[in-house]
Amino acid sequence: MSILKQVSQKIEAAANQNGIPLSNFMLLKSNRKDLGDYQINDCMALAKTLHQAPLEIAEKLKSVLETMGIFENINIAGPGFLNLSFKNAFLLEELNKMQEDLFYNVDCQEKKTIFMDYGGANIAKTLHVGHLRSANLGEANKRLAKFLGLKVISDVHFGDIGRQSGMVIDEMKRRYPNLNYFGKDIPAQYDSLPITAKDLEEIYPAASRRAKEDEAVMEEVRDLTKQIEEGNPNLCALWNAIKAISMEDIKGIYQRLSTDFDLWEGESDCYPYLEKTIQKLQEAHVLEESEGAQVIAVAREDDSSPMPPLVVLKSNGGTVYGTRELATLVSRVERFHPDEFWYFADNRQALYFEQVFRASYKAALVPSKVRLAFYGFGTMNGTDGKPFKTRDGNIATLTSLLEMVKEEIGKKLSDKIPEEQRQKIQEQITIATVKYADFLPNRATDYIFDVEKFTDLEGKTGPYLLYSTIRMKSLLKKSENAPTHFTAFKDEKDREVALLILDFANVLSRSYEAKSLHEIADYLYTLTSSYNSFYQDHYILTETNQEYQETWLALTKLVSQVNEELLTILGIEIPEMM
RNA sequence: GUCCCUGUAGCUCAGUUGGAUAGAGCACAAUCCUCCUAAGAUUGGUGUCGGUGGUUCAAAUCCACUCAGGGACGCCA
Repeated sequence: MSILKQVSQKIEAAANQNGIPLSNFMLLKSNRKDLGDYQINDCMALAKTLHQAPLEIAEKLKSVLETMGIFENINIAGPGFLNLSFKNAFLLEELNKMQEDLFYNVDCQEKKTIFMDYGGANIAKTLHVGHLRSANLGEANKRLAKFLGLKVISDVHFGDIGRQSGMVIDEMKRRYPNLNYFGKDIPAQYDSLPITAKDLEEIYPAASRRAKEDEAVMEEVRDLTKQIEEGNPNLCALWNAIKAISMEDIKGIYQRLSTDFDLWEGESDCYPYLEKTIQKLQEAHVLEESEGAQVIAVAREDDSSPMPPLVVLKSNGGTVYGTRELATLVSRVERFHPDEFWYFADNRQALYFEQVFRASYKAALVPSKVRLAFYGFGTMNGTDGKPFKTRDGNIATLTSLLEMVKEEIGKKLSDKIPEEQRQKIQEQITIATVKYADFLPNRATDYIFDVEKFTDLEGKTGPYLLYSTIRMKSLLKKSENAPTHFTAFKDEKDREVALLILDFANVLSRSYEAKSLHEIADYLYTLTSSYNSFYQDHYILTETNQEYQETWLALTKLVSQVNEELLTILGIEIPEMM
């Protein structure tokens, strides 16, 4: 448990014993640093229930705090604010414990198995900038969960079936009608495809445009989609060949982003479970006919908003996204028995997932004790506030964004970096820049995609964190054999860094609760910035006071370790030098 | 039409269970490398917290209404 929480609970217990009914109490960071490290606002709220003056309660609480022996400078201000600071002796002791074991007060989660679904890549479409959030958030939440002791299974859940397959194949047929996939017979050997991943970037949008403009084409697409779904061998072979090309491209990009999955499955992998799923639905008597389709009603009486039924079988008998989602759930439950499912996807899918979750419980596809959770994230918009598009109407690809940032970083790369390392370091800084910029805004709010935000390399950015951390590590290397121990603070600068370090465990728990990495991203900056300010004023290596020097080295070590751990959770690597 | 989200500095965003003087980064100006990496540090200032009303000792935060933008609402994924 974090120091802050431990101390808060002790305060609460002591207060309760003395007739002050604090509950759910948490020490707050002071926003009046001149008055103390922390503040307590609860006296004013208690005034009402206790029918006492807030100042009277504050006085009483103050005397309780005084007996605890770890605070100093306890003072009452204004209508009943209580301010206090930790005694240096207490701070130093805690920091020394942390130096011995960085995680000594980190809260571990109870042993559970989480099945995570994030990524959202679609076959035949390269990743675009909108895929950044799902990859980053999913990967980082996975790492955080593992870090806190949970077992996690992740699946990219490719969109490898459905209308896009019909679209792309229709377009292929128009462009390359002579490929032997389009013949009636099954050839002894299929032709190799004359296209690359690069071509796919353009083929899908072209197909989509054509189908939208021409209803006859759309009809053909529907037909092709159905044929693939029904297992037409030639078309399936073609689709598999296209999948292979696309997968290679997509895997490469995920690798660049340090995003990995335990399972690289697609929607189509649920097919062996489809029949069983439909059967379960029938046995549960949840299917009903509506306008020619088979649907599951999921509305409840207390719904304040419209809750349409989930379509399971189309009027033509075909499956839809939701059908496959249900079958996928059946498959995952059967194979992995997770305690919880976490889905990371765009907020616009919130209603859809609610339908799926309700349908799953209703038909008992998922045991009621298993938790199904949707963690939506904001849409990535352009500077006009609308979903991001490039000038030609297509969404910018993730690769093009990465290359753009990489080029900017190339311009700033130091001459000191040896030739053989430049490529790797440039890439590491690129990923750090893009990832960190993506983590800064809250998970759930929409955000404006602005290239400038990503190509900015100064201030609250990835490069700032990397640079500072590398500088700390370099300093530590130069003082390798010097003792590190928290012995004495010199002034407010080193003390402030120390206070921030104690937030580490707290930040991890809060971030875990919120499933937002913004907390971690923000904390990294606050801590690093506070350290840099201290660093500027204190020459550590030439300091003659032994006590200060060993404290400062210990401080440097701890900050660099905390940064390293947190950056790793965010999926950001620290280069050797920059 | 129904429901959901958003509105905070010129721009991009934070703002924890309501708390004291609403914060960062960018942009702009200035200062600091004979010592640990200047992708750094320091200093400068601007806010009808979309609006109105309400609850409260206390509201950016809670409630009601309202304006603006975005999104979701059965056979797409």
